[in-house]
Amino acid sequence: MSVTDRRARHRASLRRDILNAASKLFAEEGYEPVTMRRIAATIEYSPTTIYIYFKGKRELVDAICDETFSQLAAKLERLTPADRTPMGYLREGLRTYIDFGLTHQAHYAVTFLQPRKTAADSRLEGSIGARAFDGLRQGVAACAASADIKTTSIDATSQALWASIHGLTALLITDKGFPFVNQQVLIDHLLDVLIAGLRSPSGPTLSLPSQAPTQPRPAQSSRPFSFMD
Amino acid sequence: MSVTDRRARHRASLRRDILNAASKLFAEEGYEPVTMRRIAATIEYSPTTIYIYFKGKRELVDAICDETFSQLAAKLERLTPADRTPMGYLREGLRTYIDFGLTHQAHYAVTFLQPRKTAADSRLEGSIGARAFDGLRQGVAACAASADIKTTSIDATSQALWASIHGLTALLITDKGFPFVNQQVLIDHLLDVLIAGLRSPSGPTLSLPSQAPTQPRPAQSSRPFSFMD
Amino acid sequence: MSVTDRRARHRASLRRDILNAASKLFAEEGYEPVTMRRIAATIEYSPTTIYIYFKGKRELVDAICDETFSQLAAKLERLTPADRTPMGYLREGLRTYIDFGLTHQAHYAVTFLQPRKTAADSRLEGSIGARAFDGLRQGVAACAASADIKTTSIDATSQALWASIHGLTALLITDKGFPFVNQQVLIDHLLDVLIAGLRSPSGPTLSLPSQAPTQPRPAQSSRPFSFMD
Amino acid sequence: MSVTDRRARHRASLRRDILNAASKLFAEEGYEPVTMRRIAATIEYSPTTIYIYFKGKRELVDAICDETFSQLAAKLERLTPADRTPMGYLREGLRTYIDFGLTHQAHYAVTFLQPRKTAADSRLEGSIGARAFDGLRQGVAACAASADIKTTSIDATSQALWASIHGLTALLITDKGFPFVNQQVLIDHLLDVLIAGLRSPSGPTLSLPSQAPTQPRPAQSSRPFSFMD
DNA sequence: TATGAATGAGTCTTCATTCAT
DNA sequence: CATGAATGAAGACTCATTCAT
Repeated sequence: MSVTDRRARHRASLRRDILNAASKLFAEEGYEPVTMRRIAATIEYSPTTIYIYFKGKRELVDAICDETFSQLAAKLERLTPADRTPMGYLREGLRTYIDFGLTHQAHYAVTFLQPRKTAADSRLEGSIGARAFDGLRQGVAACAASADIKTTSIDATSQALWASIHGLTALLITDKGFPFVNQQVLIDHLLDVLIAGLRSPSGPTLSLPSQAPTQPRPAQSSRPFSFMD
Repeated sequence: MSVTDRRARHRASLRRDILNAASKLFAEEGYEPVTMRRIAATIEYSPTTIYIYFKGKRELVDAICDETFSQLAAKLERLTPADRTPMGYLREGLRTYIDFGLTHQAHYAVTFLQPRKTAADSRLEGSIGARAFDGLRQGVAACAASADIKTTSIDATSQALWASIHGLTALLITDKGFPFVNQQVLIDHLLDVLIAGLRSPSGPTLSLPSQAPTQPRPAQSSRPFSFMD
Repeated sequence: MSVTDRRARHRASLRRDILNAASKLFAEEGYEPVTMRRIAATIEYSPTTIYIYFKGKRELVDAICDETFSQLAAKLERLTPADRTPMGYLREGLRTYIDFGLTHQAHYAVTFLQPRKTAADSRLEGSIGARAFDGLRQGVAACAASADIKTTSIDATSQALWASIHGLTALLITDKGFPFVNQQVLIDHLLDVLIAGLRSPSGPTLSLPSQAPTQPRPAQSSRPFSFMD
Repeated sequence: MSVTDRRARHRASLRRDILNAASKLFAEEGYEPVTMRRIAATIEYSPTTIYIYFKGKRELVDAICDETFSQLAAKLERLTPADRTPMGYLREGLRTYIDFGLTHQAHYAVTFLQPRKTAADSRLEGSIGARAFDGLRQGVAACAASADIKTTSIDATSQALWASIHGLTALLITDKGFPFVNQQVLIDHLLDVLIAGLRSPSGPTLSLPSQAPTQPRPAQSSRPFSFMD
């Protein structure tokens, strides 16, 4: 059916246009400042039209995030590091994650910096980030399998790694204004430390739960001494 | 001066209430979504009252950040680790930072998770975090001086460490729905990896900028976007 | 295009309603005291609706002024006095001006009784009133040309006339409680005095600036105050 | 009683301070823009204090207007024109009125430019301006008595004069931005025209009420006139 | 499908005012 | 007498959204 066809194509195309326009605006200004009106104006349609394709602003953002995730996933799957060892892959994966976050700051911020109270609050399976995290976990597992890494808990290690690279990404997005050293140097340095730490023969000694306080440790100050001396 | 006294106490207490209510809301929902009205409703006062204590929404956030910083700084100054070596102090400092964030999640979120466009955006020297970061830097320097750490850039190392612990703190606050391993275990594990990485005889090799990848990396955009417009 | 048609008509009609309601309120209470809310309530629409038709409060007033001017100008252009001499036209013009003001009190008040800080404050050439004033000036010029009036300054004379008729119009609108003599009698009387004064063989002697009193007179302050901030 | 005395003096003095501060602010900025807070700040008292001396903002303005009026009245009473004839007094009185208005623009505007629906709305006897108008009427009457002026209605003439000088005052206050000729020249010119008109041997012919329509004259167009023409 | 029209809810903020002290 | 604290009401304006067409 040609007519149906043309319609479908137009539909898809307009949807695309909305997504693109919104994506650009969100990326440039963040979530709150962007209004449906302005998105509509950008594509020269009425605000109402957007509601034909998306339920609301939230859904629009969600769609963009989903797309962004797919891209991240795709990128991670297409990794071809110079050093084609498990460790080479792992390192390149971590790097790619950070780069991706820095390239899509708004999307990264919307997705990972906005507080999500519960798993259900997220539109991603398990939790926000669960999907992206999976690849990392596999990378770590591969390294462990090849004995490049010694760890008693692949999960703990993966999570620690994720936390680190997320922290750097977040800080670089969040804290413009801080006098960071050269960005690429900083990224490499962090990766160096992490990789070295994982490789370390002495290795990170995974403290067993029973050996570590479960509660946040109280400050044990007996006499004043300063970390900040 | 019983009357004056009572008044002052009341004033302080109400200010406290506002600050707490605001912190909580900001942490849960971010800057924009929280309204003065709702803050007022939370403490069961009229919106106008808030303006007696704070000039406006912006000042309210600023006050929260200031407070957070003072407390964090104070805690870090009172460190008395069991292992009173530079490394002992460093590790304890990192840990304290994370604990602090987890104990004061709302304050931490407001202070460290909200994007800050520029240094000028913050009333703190350098940038938000500059103050807290100073202590960390000194700790790293001490370790380097005692040869516990080999690094060609104290700044890069300090920033990488900060990124890591911030990342973990942020994730634990932000991503409540994610199936993290036991929290203390995870913290310890991250610290283990980091410390091991720093200690590593092969050491983290600081890549020089000239050695940095030639791929087009995301530019350090000066004004990308923000949730706090 | 019945639908489009109906819509256009509705649009125009609603715009009209807003304009009328606003005029009335502004005339009765001045600029500041009138709120968009109350204008909206008057026409039984939501405040938001007004913003579909007018950019804001300011633009609403401007539109009223524009309209008032067009109507006044049109009326003045269609003059056909019984006495078709220059003086006949002049007198009829003055009268028409006053009648117009009394017939459209709300519009007149908004347009001519609200302080306008500067020329720039108005979108009309020169200043608010410049346009309407032009016709008067031409009438005076014609009388001077036909020697009906002796004046050394057509501008001064025109402005003096305008001031007089404006004064009467304003007072009759503004000071409803004052025990004026019969309105038409008063108007005629004023016009009689003015016309007689202009005709007077002794004539109004235009004092030269240098002859002006040496007493400290109020300076022509450039930015004194305004009700329309 | 010394104590009572001192108190009274203080009371009077503070009242004075408030009045002065408010007067200055109103004169500089008009009614609406001035807030009780700022008045209070100016005299370095709390806003609450003002309410001890004045019931509210309105009463404060009223008090200032009353005072202003007294001053105008006083000024008019102290007239000593060079030409000590009735006409000399009349002219000087008109002039003084205008000058006064221009010197106290805000007060004049508050008092005479704000629409007052009814006599009761005004805090002055009869109506706003009634008091000031009395002097003018007496001046006209004196001129008529001395045969300097021929008029069949002292009231009509007085009101016409008042309208004229009010018009000029109002316009000069209201229409900053209009390219008026030199202010003093304009004032003198208007007075010249008025005086000449009153003196004119042909005189202003007072139309009798019966000869003039009592109702505001209808628009003379035979076909329905509309706002939308 | 697309939109013009309309709105309810809400934004931050400011004001005049009151009341207990 | 003077005020610190508090508030109700309202200000202009904007937004996401809906509904009938």
